[in-house]
Amino acid sequence: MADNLVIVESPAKAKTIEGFLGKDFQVKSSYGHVRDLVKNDKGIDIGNGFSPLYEVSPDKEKVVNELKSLSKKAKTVWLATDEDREGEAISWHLFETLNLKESNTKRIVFHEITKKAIQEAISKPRFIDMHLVDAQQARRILDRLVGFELSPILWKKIKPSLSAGRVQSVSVRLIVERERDVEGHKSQSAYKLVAHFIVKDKKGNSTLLKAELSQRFPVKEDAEALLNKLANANFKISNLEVKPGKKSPAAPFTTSTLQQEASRKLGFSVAQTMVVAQRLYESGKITYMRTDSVNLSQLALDEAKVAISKMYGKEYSFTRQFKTKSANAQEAHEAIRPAYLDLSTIDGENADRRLYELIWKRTIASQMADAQLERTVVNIENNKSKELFIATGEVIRFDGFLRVYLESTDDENEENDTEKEKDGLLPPLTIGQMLDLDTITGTQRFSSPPARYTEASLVKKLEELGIGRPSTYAPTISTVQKRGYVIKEDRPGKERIFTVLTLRNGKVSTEDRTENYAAEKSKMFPTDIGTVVTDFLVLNFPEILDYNFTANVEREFDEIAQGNLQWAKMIKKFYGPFHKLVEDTEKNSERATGERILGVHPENGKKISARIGRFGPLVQITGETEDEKPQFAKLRPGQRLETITLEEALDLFKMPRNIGNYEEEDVTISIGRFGPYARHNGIFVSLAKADDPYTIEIDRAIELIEGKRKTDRERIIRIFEERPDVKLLNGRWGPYLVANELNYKLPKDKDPNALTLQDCLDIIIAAGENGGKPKRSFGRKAAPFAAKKVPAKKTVAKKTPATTGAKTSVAKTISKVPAKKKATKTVAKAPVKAAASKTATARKKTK
DNA sequence: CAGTGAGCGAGCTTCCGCTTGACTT
Repeated sequence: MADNLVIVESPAKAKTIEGFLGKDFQVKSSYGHVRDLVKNDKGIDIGNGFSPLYEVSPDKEKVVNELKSLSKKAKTVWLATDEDREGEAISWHLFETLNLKESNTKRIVFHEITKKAIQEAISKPRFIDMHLVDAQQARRILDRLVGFELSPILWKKIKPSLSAGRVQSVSVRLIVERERDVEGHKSQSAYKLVAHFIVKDKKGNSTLLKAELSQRFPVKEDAEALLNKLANANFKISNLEVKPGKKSPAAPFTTSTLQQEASRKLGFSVAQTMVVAQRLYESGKITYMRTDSVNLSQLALDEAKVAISKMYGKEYSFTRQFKTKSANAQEAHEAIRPAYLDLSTIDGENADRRLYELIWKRTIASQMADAQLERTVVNIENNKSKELFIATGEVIRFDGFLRVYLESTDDENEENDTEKEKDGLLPPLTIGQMLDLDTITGTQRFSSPPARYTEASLVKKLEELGIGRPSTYAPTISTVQKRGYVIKEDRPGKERIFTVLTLRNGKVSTEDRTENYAAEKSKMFPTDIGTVVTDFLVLNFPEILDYNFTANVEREFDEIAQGNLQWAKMIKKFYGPFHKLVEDTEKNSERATGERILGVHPENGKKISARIGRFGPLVQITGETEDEKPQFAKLRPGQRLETITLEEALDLFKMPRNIGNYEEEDVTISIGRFGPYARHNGIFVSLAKADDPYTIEIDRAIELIEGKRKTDRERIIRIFEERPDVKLLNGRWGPYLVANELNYKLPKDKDPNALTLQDCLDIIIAAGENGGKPKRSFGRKAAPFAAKKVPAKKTVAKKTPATTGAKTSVAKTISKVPAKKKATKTVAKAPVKAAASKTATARKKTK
């Protein structure tokens, strides 16, 4: 039994550290926090100095019990949780929960996992810093008070089960306000002039030189006038400057920058990045992935130097230490870096390899020399106007870190970015040189609205505002989506026409072109409920929704940590006015439905409005008398309460349209989840893309109904009398086989009309474990779940005679069992296959 | 898949930050 028990937060860390310390040390993990405020209640005795009521989290009881018994036996207990506010609190909660004694408990800290750092920490123990713990308690209590007092107000005033909190509510606000900025943006256009010159060298080879006018022309005629003026102009290089420049590498990864780069370069979601990083961490390939520090250990710096010198040469190595930019960084860990810097790639899954390589490149690049550049600026004057065309070029003299890695940027201005071409090499030029003009183009360019947030750019913004922590960025993003406040999606672009003026051979021509713009991919959009909740909170609780609220309370937490402020005092000062506001709002504020009066019905003058209903956003026609029932219609996808117009609302009421009679039954047109459809006698027929649901007439609808009848008739190739559950059908992709609600492919070389029942059964058996595809993807749990529920014995008992009759009876008793299961068991070869499939599923689970 | 929709109302929902699991016969 070891004399010393060391407790850290993460099991992977425990394993590493145990290797550094001798046999006298046993290292265990607390798996994060072990206690929290009680659930289902505020867990705070507000009348009694806000005294918190803690309980061991249910999933931590096992850990706590183990640590309790180990700590009793140990001579010394070393609390080695992270060196930040939360870490200090974890140590204190451990001290309390495990009933530790001051006499043999020591608190140690280190922020890099190296042998030296840990031995140093052991030699300099201290005790728990209660001021820091109090700062954490204040943080925890404040968050609980805010969350558990605001949320119930939303249940009463908007909708049950909603939530609000210091972090999530501000995150949603950012997205709501950005959306309004985008919608309020008035796009303006201006003409951008670019001249193309032909430069010939001594050998007669010609190159194209592109030069741009810095001035833009909002008015087309002005641009045209200038082009006409320049039609017969001479062009001369009036000035040429060459300036050295340099680029420096970005700092090593923190959680937030890793999430951003993985999103931009690899297309990972924030959550996906963290899952992969966790795997890399647990397998010892990278350092800890939840960090706000850009710091690298001395060991890492040394290793980087060696690795870079070896791979690229000494001149590429340049050791540097970065400083954090975020104000409230706690820097309990190192930056995210490879565990071994000489390892540029790893084995493993694709995602793991790509993320690892990204981390490796970023870390290595951060320790490499600046890139040395040469920038050239060429001024080109003409004899017809004062306007200067400017050409720029950039040459890399020494690539330095660029050899490995270049940080990418968010597309803040997509329109402009597509225009921006990389400055490259310029042909040899001299001052005074005359240039031959090829063309000048004047292209109409539009200003773009601010960019909508991606998951990653939202994380970046939150970090800038000091809101949230590395461990919460990913969960926050998933929370706001889970609550239905925000939706991540793609939006198709729109087309617009732009004009290009071209001056060529002394003549100006005009041409209209079309371009796609405003297409969005994986962007964060606010939902109607998110918008209504945000407006409600901003109106009633402006302080909490203020972007500086967290920064303000953080300052006070710092004061508490310094010992200059008592935590209960701080909480009391906050809670008094806050709670009063909560009570006032509960009493006085109206239900928030986001209602907008859109206008009156043009025919009957009834009020038309849009609001949030029990099942989401709707438009409503309110009757003039109390008795008259209002009419409702759901908003269609893409429509928003905030932007829907009276015309659009009226259109929604046009559905369902009764367009006439066919075979003595009504034909109605409506729009469902999968688009417009016609309904006749209980049968649904989708409209074709070209059909407009608002204008389609009865003749066309009958055509569609008859068309569907025909394909339905032709759908059935054959049903076997002895096995009505086995059918040959015609589908969208040709003939296929259905058995027991599962679909099977048919062999291409056979005529489906000639297949016998036995042929079909053989196909099912041959398809084996992965052959049958369920008819509908949303019936997902039916097949595998039911299969497991079936007692194996039952199937075995019934299988004996391999006759079709027996099979049918089995099918009846356990109708949901995939046919393949039965099949594999009835055939002689079955056991092999069944065994193989079992191990396959087993393997999946251990993963 | 293809509608519903305030009204009387039980009992439920909810926060942020620290860390990984995962028991089917």
